[in-house]
Amino acid sequence: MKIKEYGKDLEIAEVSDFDIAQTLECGQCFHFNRIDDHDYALAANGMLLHAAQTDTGIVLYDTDKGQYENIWRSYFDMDRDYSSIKEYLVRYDSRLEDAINAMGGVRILNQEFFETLMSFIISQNKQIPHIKQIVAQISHDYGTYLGDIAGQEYYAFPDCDTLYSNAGVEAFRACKTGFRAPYLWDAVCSVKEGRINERRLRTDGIAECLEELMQIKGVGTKVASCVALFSLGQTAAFPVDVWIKRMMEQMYFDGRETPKKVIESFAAEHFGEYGGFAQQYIFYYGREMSSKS
DNA sequence: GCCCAGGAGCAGC
DNA sequence: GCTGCTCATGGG
Repeated sequence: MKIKEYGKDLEIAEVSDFDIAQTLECGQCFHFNRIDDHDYALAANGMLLHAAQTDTGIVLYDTDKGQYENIWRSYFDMDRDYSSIKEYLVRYDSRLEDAINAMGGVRILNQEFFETLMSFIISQNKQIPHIKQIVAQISHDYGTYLGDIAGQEYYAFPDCDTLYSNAGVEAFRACKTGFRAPYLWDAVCSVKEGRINERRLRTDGIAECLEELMQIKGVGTKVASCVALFSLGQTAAFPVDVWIKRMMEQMYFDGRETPKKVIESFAAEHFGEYGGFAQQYIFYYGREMSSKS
């Protein structure tokens, strides 16, 4: 991997195991838009990024080396060796081979904790396009303007203090969050009042981390696991949703209907610290297979 | 109209 | 501890 600067743009060249489309479209992130094939705009860390995949690597437009080092290097998880993770997983369990071959360009993003928490509370019982719409709405109403790309305006997701001061249950309802509105407000208050502490969640073991997150109303095992995996560096987290449940039943339970709890404990035992990576390959593979059939 | 969506809380066993 | 119903909203 090499970092090259071209005028105002920057390229991550000779990069492996990184597909920008797969990484953004795999359901871990809801604050981006596809502009064209392999061409995306995303809002994260209070910044707007226009990124595209080329023949030689990933181009980050209007970005300098300092911004890359401070923000995007960590955001895109560039310091992790995905080749060795994939090799390990395939060697450990050959049933993962198809999923990893098809979805090998997925990286687990290191997203901001608060936005990720709110986004996955919104996600319950909703489809991805609508989750994105609500995240954009809350950002538009309460976040700061970041700029526009391809005629689309972008706003940063508001921080916890801003929402604590300016929003409330009715405000969240106005953003079409429905029965999740009181859950979102409880999350805001829990973070603001210090009952939920990001630093502690990061150093916790996975079990304690999930347990603490589930103190928030509207946060169950699935949402807590997503927050842990996508924003707290907890790579053992293995979120089990309807898709993963179906895939796991096919791959490991002879196609039989199996309770979520059984799948969760099987995954913890079987994949251990690599659970999160295995989960993402399986999840996205399952969804893509289904959408093409 | 019907069903389902990257679920979770709650009541009733 | 498990099962079933309900929650608000949008899309197929």
